[in-house]
Amino acid sequence: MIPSVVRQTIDRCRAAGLRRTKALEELLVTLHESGRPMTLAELAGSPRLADQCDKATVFRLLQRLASHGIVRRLGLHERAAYFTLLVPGKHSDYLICTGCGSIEAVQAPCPVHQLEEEIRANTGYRNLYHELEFFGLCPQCA
Amino acid sequence: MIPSVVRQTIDRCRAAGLRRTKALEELLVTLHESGRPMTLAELAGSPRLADQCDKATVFRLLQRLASHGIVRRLGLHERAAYFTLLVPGKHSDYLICTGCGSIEAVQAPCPVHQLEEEIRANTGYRNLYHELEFFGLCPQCA
DNA sequence: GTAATTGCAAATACTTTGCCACGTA
DNA sequence: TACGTGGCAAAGTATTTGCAATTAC
Repeated sequence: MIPSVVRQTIDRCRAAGLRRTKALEELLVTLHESGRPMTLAELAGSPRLADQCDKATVFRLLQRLASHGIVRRLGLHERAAYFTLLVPGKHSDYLICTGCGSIEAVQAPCPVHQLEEEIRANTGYRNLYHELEFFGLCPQCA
Repeated sequence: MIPSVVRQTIDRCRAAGLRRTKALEELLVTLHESGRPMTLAELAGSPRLADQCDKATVFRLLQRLASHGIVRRLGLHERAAYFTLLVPGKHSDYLICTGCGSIEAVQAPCPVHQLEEEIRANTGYRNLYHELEFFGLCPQCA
């Protein structure tokens, strides 16, 4: 049974001209289920995808999805890039432990939208979005 | 003539037990002069450092400086890591063009401190800091 | 049938380390 | 003198691409 968020995301993929492949479905379900940004290696190695397809396929899929605004590539701090599902109307900031590397979404509302509007108005940048991350040592690591 | 910010930074390095080498000075001056985050490759290839020392040296220097809180390693979005000078009492957010990759510091005051305090209080994370980046297509690229 | 997608393997890019020589304190 | 630093070269990790085979539409 495919969750409705994923079903809607698949619709967006189809609308963008992408083909509905098994790999696409499993990738979207995996990202959705994890609820947090994941690396290429994590995704390609996850149960749903490990036997399903090659890492290069996951890489190219992520690339395509990112170019259509369906996933977003995040910087974070590791050497590897992280990818997260973009759901219209939702935004997340992250709290990352500098010790163990754990990543969790910040629950509080994001305080940056006002400034983002100002930047949009003052600089003429288009397609503006932001990334906000908090780094620190979590209680377990401290 | 070494700028006073750099001189103070060198003092902090000495206090942290680092030796005052030519490479250290040139690295700090370069970072200070550029006024924006730079990659290892940019630093190692810059006029002040190119003939001065090996890329591995710059790498280890940055590593040491980061571990003492004198520079900070930033995620941003490129494959390469970026490094920026940390000056006590100063904080920068960045505006990055997704087309040409240009990076500039945002002038407006950072709207995140309040939320950072809440997170500090509510989660028990230690040594908290944040990174805020805006991404968009600059007027030239659009 | 046709163009998008995939697998496998090879090529890149950037980072990180080993080891011994060197320079600062 | 002693230990932090530096150079050079090699290894490591993550990403990216070429090309022929496959699959969705």
